[in-house]
Amino acid sequence: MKKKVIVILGQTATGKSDLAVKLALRLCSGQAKKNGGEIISADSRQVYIGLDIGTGKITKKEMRGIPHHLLDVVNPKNKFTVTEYQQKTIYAMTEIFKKGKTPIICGGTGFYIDAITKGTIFPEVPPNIKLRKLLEKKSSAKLFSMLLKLDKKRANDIKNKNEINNKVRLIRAIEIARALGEVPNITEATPPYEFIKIGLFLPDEILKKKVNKRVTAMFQNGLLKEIIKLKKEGISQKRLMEFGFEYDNPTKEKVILETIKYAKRQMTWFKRDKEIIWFDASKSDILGNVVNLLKINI
RNA sequence: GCGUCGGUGGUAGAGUGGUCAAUUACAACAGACUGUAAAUCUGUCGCCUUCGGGCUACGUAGGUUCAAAUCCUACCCGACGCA
Repeated sequence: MKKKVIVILGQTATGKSDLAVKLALRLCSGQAKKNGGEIISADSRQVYIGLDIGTGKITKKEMRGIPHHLLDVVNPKNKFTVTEYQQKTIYAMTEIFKKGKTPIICGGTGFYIDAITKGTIFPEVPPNIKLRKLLEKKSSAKLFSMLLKLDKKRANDIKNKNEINNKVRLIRAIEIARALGEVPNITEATPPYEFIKIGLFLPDEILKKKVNKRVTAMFQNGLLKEIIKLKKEGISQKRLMEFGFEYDNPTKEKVILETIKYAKRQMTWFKRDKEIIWFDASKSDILGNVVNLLKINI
């Protein structure tokens, strides 16, 4: 029997973090016969130290004593990658199980979640900053023909997915092909755990209201100050842009709009995963329903 | 009141007699996703369609023309200037 890991995922502003904490606390209570839970964040930006308000990072107080992993693990000057996320998360899960606790993965970055739950094996080619800089200057057509020479299969694969203009992908493919001779086929290694995926979503209108509220609070809590602070610490404008729209000369209107768009993109990703059990976060007693579900499964 | 400029699709904004259902951008909708993923990229985007085409559209109403978003007239609305 595989050990179980709870995954809480879904759209932004649906209350994932809150649910995760409550679940972790519930797992502490005797009836569950567990020693409690610990939370592993699955958010590509909350890993950075100092990106707090803009990323909607949970506060110490909100954690209510539940240990959180994969938050604040890297300096924002350095780039973090899925592979690092994978390694650190696998390690965290093992450690949590050693304590006899249940890991709760919680976040909205689908790519990161899949890397864990599907056991995606990425090619062992670290980012080559120099090469990337060089390639970024080239046109996508040029990059495509370069890749075509290096790895025809991958080049056409990218083309067939209508991504001829996707420089990011072309560059990464060239990077891998140059290091390994070709881009290996994607493979997955069945993880040693069983993942119970709980998805939270909100009906459009309610989502809009929540996002509005959340963004308003963000600005009140000092988003702009946070950006100034990051700049003082030596984060460039270019780097800030990479952290997303909240950090790129944000205005309230812009952030609200972009957040809603982002939430939709998140759903596009998650929709494909048929293992997710969905809950409407606007309904009452989500926790109760989730606990009931887990009673059967855990 | 007179004069000038302007009124274009959900929005901004091109077009200024035929190749215009109308460049483009944004929004909207759908999708992709091999170490940046809140990133990056793709498709659709007036209505109907048996996918050949058909219909209705560029402030309103007329007119000129084989043909008008584009020219003319009147009217309505807006901005600015002069009174």
